[in-house]
Amino acid sequence: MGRGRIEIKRIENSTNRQVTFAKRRNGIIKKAKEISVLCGSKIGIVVFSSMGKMSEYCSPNTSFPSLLEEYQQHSGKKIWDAKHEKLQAEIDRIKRENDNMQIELRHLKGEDINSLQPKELLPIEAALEDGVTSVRNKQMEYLKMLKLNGKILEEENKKLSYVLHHQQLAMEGNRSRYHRAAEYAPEMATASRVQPFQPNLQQS
Amino acid sequence: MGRGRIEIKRIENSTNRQVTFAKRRNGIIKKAKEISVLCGSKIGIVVFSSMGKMSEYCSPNTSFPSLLEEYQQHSGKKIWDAKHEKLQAEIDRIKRENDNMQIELRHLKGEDINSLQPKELLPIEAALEDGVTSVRNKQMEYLKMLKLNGKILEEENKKLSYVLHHQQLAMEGNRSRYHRAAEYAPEMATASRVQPFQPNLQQS
DNA sequence: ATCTATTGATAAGG
DNA sequence: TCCTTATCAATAGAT
Repeated sequence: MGRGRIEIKRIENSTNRQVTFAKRRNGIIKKAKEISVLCGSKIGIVVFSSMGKMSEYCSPNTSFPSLLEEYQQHSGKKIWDAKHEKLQAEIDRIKRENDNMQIELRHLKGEDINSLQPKELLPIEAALEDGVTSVRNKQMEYLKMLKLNGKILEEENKKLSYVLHHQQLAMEGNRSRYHRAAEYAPEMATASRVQPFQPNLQQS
Repeated sequence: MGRGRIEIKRIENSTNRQVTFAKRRNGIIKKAKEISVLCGSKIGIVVFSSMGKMSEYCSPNTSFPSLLEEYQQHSGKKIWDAKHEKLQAEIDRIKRENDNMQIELRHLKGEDINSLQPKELLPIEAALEDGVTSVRNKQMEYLKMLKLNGKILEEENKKLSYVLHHQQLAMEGNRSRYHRAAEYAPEMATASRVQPFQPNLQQS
């Protein structure tokens, strides 16, 4: 159909090929529309030109996903199973990992240890002892920090009391000898700058 | 094209519809073959007749799955999302669970506890202590069993030695008084039936 | 893109 | 379901 018949073989002229592709692609999609209307059939088409341009058609009253769902059911072929199985495999792998951790956790918590051999109890005991040691060390660290902090605060307190005391003495004598009070002021400012040690409980 | 033009609307006569479907489906697939050869294009078609019969075509040098893979890449639409997202969601859920367990495990092993508040250390310490207690209890159980087993074996030993001794005495006297030996045999058989206690290390 | 001569597809009938 | 064939539709090549 055209000004002459053509052989059905690859069109080597690139321009011709692209033109023919566009014409025939339109033709096919028109036919697809017609068959879906005339015969009430569902049809889906995907085409890629040799240049990589994609065209698609899907009859109304359906969608590509549902069409492919039906395709799988009818053909028994698996379209997306490659990905599907990959994901399933990952799920299985992670689940196994999960189970192992769960068992380890339970053992560390002293659960389900009846099924263990005496030899298997040893590493668990060791791990627990390590854990207890670490946790207690950490707690001791905090304790030390708190004590240190307390000491610093105590000393700070003493200094403040001392300054306060002198200031009070100064204030009392102030009514007659006004100038002496000012000499104590810088001293107190210095004392105020002494910050109590604050352990960084978030980080260290 | 035909003995008369037809309107593009649903063919109500069922027989006619089926015939037309078959003809046009063949036509479309023929066109698909032609375009794939002429233009080196990849094309995939799925059709369902109104009766539910499926037909498909996929150009050579490709396959439905890879075609759909390309389709997804080009269209950005995701065909397999229903199933895929479900699986992905499960993976995410399990991974999260996994991470939490991993953290818990590491904490119990005394790792990464620097990031914890003193208050958070307490339950960990308690869990560890419980674990140590359980494991030690279990070990004590085994120890008791082993001791008990040792005692039973010891007593068994004594009995056997006793029997053996008497038997030897009997054997020695046997050369002259042959019948006496048989009288000791049942006694030994009884002793052999005493089984040493075997703790079931697998279960209890 | 548009045109049109020509081939191809197919509706109706057997 | 398959063949036939008159008729219309698709399209190759030119513009």
